Amino acid sequence: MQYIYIVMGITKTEIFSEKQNELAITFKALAHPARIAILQHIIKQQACICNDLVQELGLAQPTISQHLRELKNIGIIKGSIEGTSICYCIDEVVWHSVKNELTAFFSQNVSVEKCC
Amino acid sequence: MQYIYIVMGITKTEIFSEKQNELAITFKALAHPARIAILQHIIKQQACICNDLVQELGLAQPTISQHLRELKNIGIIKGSIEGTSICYCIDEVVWHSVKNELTAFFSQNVSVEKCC
DNA sequence: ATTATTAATCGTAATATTGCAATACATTTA
DNA sequence: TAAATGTATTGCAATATTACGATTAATAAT
Repeated sequence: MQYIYIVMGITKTEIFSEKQNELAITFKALAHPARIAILQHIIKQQACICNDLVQELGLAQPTISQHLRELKNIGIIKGSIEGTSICYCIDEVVWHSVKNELTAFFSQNVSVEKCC
Repeated sequence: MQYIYIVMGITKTEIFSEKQNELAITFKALAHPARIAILQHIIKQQACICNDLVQELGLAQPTISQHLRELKNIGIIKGSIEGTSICYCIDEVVWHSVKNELTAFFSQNVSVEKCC
């Protein structure tokens, strides 16, 4: 006998495909203006450290650190120790694979003949 | 004199640009596997009604309805009354503008020379 | 008019996310 | 070794999100 517990507030990932969950996780990592701003700043400067972002964005250091962690989790940025600070930059390989993933999703033909 | 209240748990949208907030909102609307699945099903069938999705995805009707509302909020789907049911389909114009928005973001040059 | 069908809304429970102060940790410099 | 610098972690407060049962609303069929 199998029990299925429904816990409110938590996404039912088990009913979706691997691909669907993966796409959603990618979108979620990008679904905050601070993380968009962080990526844009890293791209503009080619690289930056946490404190740069604290100055630039005006969020507290722990908040920036937390957003950096979420971007690191999907691998789109990587950090390397540089003295006392950590140099963050874009992981080009992951960046392009994310780009391809999203491009593939939006390349689906959505022509509407049946309705609307 | 200006008071700035920091309310925990709420995104500080005012410190980011219009564009950054807009992008984040778009990503957020797509940041759930159910909403990915809904879009894919609508695309595959060209159109569908809420109950189709309830059957297909195995989520409760109010849950599907809630996800449909979030997709409607960014305009990527639209619904038209069809008897007792509502026929949902992709809004091609919005779909392509979202596609272009995301493509533009990922078309930034991310070459890394300085670091990592 | 009553019943059936379909979807939206309301209310609620539980987890997730966002943000920051305080603290801990790790490396460099004096 | 001690102080300085920069970042991560912990803990907590508050809002946001996810999910569903119950109800409401709106149209179609009897």
